[in-house]
Amino acid sequence: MVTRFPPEPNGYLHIGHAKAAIVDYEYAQIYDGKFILRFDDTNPENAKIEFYEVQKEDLRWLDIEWDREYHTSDNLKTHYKLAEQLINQGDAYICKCTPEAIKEGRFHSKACSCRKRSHGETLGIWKELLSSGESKGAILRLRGEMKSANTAMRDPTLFRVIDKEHPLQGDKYRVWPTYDFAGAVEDSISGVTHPFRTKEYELRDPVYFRILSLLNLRKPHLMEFSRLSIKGMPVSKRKIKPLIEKGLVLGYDDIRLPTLRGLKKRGIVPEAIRQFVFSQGISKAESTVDFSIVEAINRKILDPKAKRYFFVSNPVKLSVDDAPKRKISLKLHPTVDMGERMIATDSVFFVQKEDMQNMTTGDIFRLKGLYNVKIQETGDAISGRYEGEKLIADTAKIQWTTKDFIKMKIYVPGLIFKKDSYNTKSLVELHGYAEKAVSDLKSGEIIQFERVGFVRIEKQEEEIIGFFAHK
RNA sequence: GCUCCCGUAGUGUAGCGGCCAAUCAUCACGGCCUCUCGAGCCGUAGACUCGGGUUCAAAUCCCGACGGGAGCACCA
Repeated sequence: MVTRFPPEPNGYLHIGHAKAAIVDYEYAQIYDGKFILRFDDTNPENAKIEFYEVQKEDLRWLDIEWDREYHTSDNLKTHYKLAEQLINQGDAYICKCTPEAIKEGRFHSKACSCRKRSHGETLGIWKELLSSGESKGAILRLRGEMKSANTAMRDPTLFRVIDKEHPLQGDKYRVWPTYDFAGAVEDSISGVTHPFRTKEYELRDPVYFRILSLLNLRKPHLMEFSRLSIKGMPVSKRKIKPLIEKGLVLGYDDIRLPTLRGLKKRGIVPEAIRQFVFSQGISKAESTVDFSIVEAINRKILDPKAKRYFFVSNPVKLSVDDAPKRKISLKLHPTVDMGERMIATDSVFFVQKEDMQNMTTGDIFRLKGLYNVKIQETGDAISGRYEGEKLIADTAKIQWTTKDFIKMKIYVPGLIFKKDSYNTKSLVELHGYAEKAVSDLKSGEIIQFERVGFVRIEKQEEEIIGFFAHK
């Protein structure tokens, strides 16, 4: 078994690409086959040099390895040869009609006069095209079936002229194969046995096989699956690009976006994406998944690995009378041995405003891991009294910091789209104090702030910021 | 408009003629456990779009309706 992942190097990879890549890769693994990474860079207007590397980085992040890597644009000579074969067989012809006329003809199943062009004449124009002569607007069309009920079969375009410098090939070529031609040919000659593609290509299957038949090339076993869509998370560049241009999102790695970079930044681990893709399977039923499924998977992976720390949002000052000075060590994980951190306490603490709101004088709560405190005074500055060490059942255990805190903010992502329009409240900033030990973390580490959630820590210059993954 | 694909709990998903009074996950709710509102454990609730047909037997096969999606580019 040989599979392949054929991205166009025109942008960052997103969860939809991940589904395809993971399915392709895993199938090859399961059947002990080969997996090919092929850049379908047959349109110099789209392909950008930086994305070849970017996409490979994204794949590596997903722990995907490939046995072979190549660019379709490296094989143009072969494509030309095969095109010539089609021309000589009378299976392709040069069409010089306008795009509008072609569209019109397709719609009404009417062939244009170009279809009558002889092989000889077509071959002549074809050569002229290749050698950068005139013949602008000419395309090479498959002699398909203009009467076919399937519009994709009504003489689809095989090659067209694009006079633009290619990021890899420079100005070496100006005649480029379309997806229909390049995809079929490459799958076949590269030895791919099981190419997967998304459902929207289904109507092009007959084109795919027709091309290979005429060329007498081996036919792979095409398979289709539905596109992956996540509620409130658009995948299309059409929708994301305007947001970036308007400055509504920071970039393609915005934590609200389902790009691999966005997911990574927010603390979704590759293994979670892999498991998520598996849980979806490769059926053709279209569905819109809720992101909570990804979160649940990610949480299960992270829970035994993430260190625990305290973070206090909306901090209010708490002074404790008779507070014993302590040097305590708190475990970094409740059940897994990950070491501990030391905290020195005196009589001043910061606690979460929300935790204090429902407290009244006389209530007892526990500074988690430390001791109990009885409220004496509520308000803007809260005071309490030391109330012993002993755990009291059913008292609230709240997280806290000393005055030796780190000020930080956490970005909390929400659904970027609500009912198809930009959700202005999709990114919330949580300001607060984290305990000192957080400064020892490596940038990129994913931790759990107790009672807050899993957060990926990033160090930017002097600042420490957090990106909220999920509860 | 034409063509194709799809249709199982709120959301996904397994099942693809009998073992299905339908799997698993997620979500919601309840309980247990826990010095986190996390994790874990236990439980509750919740689905085969509809109508015909084939068959001893249909979620599974066939037909039709309805609903959803996709394609009808010199983009992939």
